[in-house]
Amino acid sequence: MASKQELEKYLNIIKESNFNEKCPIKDALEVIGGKWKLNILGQLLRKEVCRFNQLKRDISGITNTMLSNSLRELENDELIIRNQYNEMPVRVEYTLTDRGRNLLPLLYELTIWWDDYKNNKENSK
Amino acid sequence: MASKQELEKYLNIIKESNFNEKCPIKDALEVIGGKWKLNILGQLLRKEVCRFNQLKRDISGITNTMLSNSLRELENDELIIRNQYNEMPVRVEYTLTDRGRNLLPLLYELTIWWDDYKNNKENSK
DNA sequence: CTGCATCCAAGGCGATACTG
DNA sequence: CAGTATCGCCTTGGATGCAG
Repeated sequence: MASKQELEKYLNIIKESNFNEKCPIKDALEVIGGKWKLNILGQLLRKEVCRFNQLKRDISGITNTMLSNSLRELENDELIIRNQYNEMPVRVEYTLTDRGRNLLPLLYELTIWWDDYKNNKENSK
Repeated sequence: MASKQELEKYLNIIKESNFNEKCPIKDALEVIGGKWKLNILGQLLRKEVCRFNQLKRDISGITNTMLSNSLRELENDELIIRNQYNEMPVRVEYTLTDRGRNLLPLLYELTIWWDDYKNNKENSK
């Protein structure tokens, strides 16, 4: 839990942020939004490197279309890197960028935040 | 920036999380997702307490319908509290719960993560 | 003042078939 | 193997009018 002083600092920063128009938080959420992107990032966090069909097998329910679209968007946002090897047949490997890996602490804190709440709810029953 | 050891710890937790089915991260993102919820939370972070029409005025472009829906969902998720005073006319005030306020450090870090990236991009030009 | 009911549009998402 | 093309649904969000 953050100290009161830290919270104060955060608050000032947030206050300066404009939630109405383009704000960094919304931009950031947009990048990891969508139905499948967290799944993809999760797989790449675990395996370091992964191929197209590997991802498709591991992410239950995803279609070619969505996997393809999501990967392209993640690449454009520089969360992942696409490496193509022109062998026969073609081999393509996806890995996380530093930016992608830096999401890790954030995802961790989101988990904590969520679990804290659920635990409190359980206890108060 | 987190230490290597911390990252290791985070990674293990994330690895255990199942991204395919219901995972805490997705649940958490769902709660602050939607087009207007961050705007609302931002206003409440700034003003501590806010009435319906005040929010409507401050959040440019939001309609009654969306404000109403978003507020109800945020209340169900226990991020905000709805206080109704049966005066004439009715007065309703919204405030953040502790859970809502605890989002602050998270939002802060999202901002940092996003800005880091943008700055690096600028510098490399 | 604080909403809800209704209807409507746009876009995210998905199924299927096809290609280099 | 690693995708693209096409088409259609369904959810999310928005406009408007009404109500307690």
